[in-house]
Amino acid sequence: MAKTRRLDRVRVIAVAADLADERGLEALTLAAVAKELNIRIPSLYNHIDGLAALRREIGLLGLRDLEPQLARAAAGRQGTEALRAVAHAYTLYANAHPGRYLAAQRPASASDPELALAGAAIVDLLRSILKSLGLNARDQIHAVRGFRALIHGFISLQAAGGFGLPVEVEQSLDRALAWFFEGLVLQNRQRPRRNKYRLAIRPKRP
Amino acid sequence: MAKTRRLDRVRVIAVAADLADERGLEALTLAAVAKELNIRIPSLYNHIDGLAALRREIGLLGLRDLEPQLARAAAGRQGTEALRAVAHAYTLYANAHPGRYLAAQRPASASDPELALAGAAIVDLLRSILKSLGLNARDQIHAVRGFRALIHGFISLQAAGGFGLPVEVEQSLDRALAWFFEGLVLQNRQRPRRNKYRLAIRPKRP
DNA sequence: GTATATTAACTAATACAATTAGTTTGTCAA
DNA sequence: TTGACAAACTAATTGTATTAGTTAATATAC
Repeated sequence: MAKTRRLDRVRVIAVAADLADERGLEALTLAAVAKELNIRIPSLYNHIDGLAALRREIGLLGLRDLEPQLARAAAGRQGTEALRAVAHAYTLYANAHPGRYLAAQRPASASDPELALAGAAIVDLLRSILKSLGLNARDQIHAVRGFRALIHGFISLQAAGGFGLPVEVEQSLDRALAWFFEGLVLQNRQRPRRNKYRLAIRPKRP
Repeated sequence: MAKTRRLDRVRVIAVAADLADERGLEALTLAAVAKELNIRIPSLYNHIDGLAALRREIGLLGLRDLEPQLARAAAGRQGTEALRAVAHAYTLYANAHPGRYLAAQRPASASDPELALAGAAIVDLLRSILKSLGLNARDQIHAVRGFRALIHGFISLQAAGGFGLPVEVEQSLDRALAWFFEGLVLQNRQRPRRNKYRLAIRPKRP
């Protein structure tokens, strides 16, 4: 049972991702992965390029897993209802796969086309929903960023134990999203396709 | 120049925090701190209880530094204007001290009164501002969470390089906050002190 | 002022993680 | 059948945190 070929790159990454989900991304070591696979540490280098690369792969896996789940949640819904369903799927995934999710949030080198592509797929999905709300291109980008930031912020602060008070976090996210959407559709109702609010700290025209 | 007393706990933490800001929290090692202080690694243990404790101290320092800066930004302003100023101070701090800020977001053991207290000071500040908007206690909590999540989400996604498109991130945050506030004040104008929207994925009364 | 206790540095040693180099052994295809 | 390749291995190196035990300088007590 020594030198037979038992592994491939995909399986190594999958096992590592599961470990990251179970024990935390920080606790992910090559030693743990090797032990789980019943091989010696250096053998891992036949499949992956070290620990840093492995973490990147886990993050990439996370992004690629997440997108279709969001798309499925949005299917058959429109506007803010679709966005709420997407938000729900988003937090569901982050709670089910904390290691993969955290790995997906790591600083990526600017020139990483695979990661960029996987991220863009999610952004495109959100933009297409927001377009149906009647937002112009620039506002779509602003809104996508705000939406992602809100969800990610909740997940991140929750993971950090930042919510001490005994009020349901999931409920708070729903309320916050509701307020955000309210502002979105209100502005658009008043002045479609044109920005009314220019609330930069430093005003454009002083 | 051997055994004289040159250090204290505060200075060790401050130097470590500066290193974390400059080179990144991940790159913070006891070796780097010791080198910066011109001592050997084990000597650090006279002042701090290891690397994990040092990171916690840096986070605590971050929280304690942040609160007065937010308070100063809010001073003399009210309502959403105060919140916008606080948000600006928040991102300013996170950009100036990325290491301290990141350390402040680490999962804290549930029973860490110092960290809890430092965090509560910030939450209390935000709640007092939101109270002046006429929100009831429950909505204050929801709004504080949404506000923090939005800001932290932006900072976090920006640090992860998640905003690929060439549109100003600072501007996006301003717009997102504007929409969020719009929803906040709108709801309150319509039905002060009572919730109108109950947008949970699973409705309360089916 | 001297004796004592404490503080804060040190050296030495251990354990563990990641990585690289070089080797061996199955497996597949010509 | 045989030769190239893939994928495991052992061995060794480096860098990390941590603990134990030691020593010198400083502060404090008398």
